[in-house]
Amino acid sequence: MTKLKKTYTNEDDLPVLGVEPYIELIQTSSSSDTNQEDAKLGLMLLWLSDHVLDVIDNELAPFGITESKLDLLLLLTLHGERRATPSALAKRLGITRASATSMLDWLEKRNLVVRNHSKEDRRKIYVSLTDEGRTFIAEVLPTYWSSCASNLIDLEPDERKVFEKLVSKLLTSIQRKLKVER
Amino acid sequence: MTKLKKTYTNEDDLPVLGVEPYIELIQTSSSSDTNQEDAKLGLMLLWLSDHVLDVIDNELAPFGITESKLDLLLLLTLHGERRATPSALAKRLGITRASATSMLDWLEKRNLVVRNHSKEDRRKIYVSLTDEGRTFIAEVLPTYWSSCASNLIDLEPDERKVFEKLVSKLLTSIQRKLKVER
DNA sequence: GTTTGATAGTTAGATAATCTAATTAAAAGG
DNA sequence: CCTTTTAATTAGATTATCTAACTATCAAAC
Repeated sequence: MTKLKKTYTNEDDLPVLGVEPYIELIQTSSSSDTNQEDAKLGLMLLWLSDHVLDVIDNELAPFGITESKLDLLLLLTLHGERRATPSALAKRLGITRASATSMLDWLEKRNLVVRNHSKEDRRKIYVSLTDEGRTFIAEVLPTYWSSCASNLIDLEPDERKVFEKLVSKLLTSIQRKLKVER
Repeated sequence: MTKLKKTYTNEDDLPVLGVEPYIELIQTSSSSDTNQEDAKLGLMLLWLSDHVLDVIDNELAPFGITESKLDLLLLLTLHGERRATPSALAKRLGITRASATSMLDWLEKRNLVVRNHSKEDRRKIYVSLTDEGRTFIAEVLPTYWSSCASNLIDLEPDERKVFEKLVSKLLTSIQRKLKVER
């Protein structure tokens, strides 16, 4: 009797649950000083956040670069004139200097950036984009921006306006909490 | 003359730029069929998403578990009765079976889950939570929910209402795009 | 009933992004 | 000069992924 079903669905598959069972779980397992509505909304925001990063990852993959490395390249682009040291980049990216070193190794191996010793202070290194790096960024950015924009296509004009206000507010408050700045 | 300054700020530090220079960059580097307002909003959403995941990571760290492993445990919790195979878990989590194997190895080593061979089909394995696993989840969840909720504390009641509608809409559309379900 | 193909799980081996702790070199400050 | 601090790197680890290959089992076809 279950044979027909088997052609459509794998009986071992876990069914899609949606958000409802999570709401029930919140009711039984959240602390009394947690607002349950907020927990639910926060969970949905967490899911959305996961997906937003997945979308970017997927779209950048064909270029052979990841979001974190592109972030570093963007930082160098925007600070054009100013000379950037690995330490300063690490600080601004919120990672350790050791992590910055390995990202820079990767980027330098592909000729996207170069390291130059400072002449005033020989402990320091200044990182800059190569012409190849600039060309690469110019190739990637249109996809990057369209990928960012693509997540919002279903919103109506007035919804976008409201959403921007809310995202901006949340961004400020979460950055304050995490003590990071962009 | 620059000595005083040095005690306050490191002259090598890259200044905080905020969103403005990114907007200028969008203007010069986005494709003509990209809505520039959307690109900007999408970028802010990307930043917010990064931070949302950081907040959760930070709060889960003291428990020695990561969000992806907790996701797996939550799936087992919510599907309580139903027997979950590694394949089914992998499919629902959007990872490969190989990745599921290593997560399960980790969880089993810490006695949070057990693997049992199916008797009907000896290729299959059923994964279930141990009592220890259930206890662990009960300990983690209050923090997990409060951490989710904490991202929204600065919103006003009416803002939350609007935000929920928007997040829900975006979640639906991004899940359709990524062909994932929760 | 034996072969052949699909399925379930694992293993092997790789990459990426991160960390901490130790190391090296140089500068700065007494 | 000696000591401390700073900058960058290295060494070594963990986590989360992946693909490809392998093993065992089941199922279906002939």
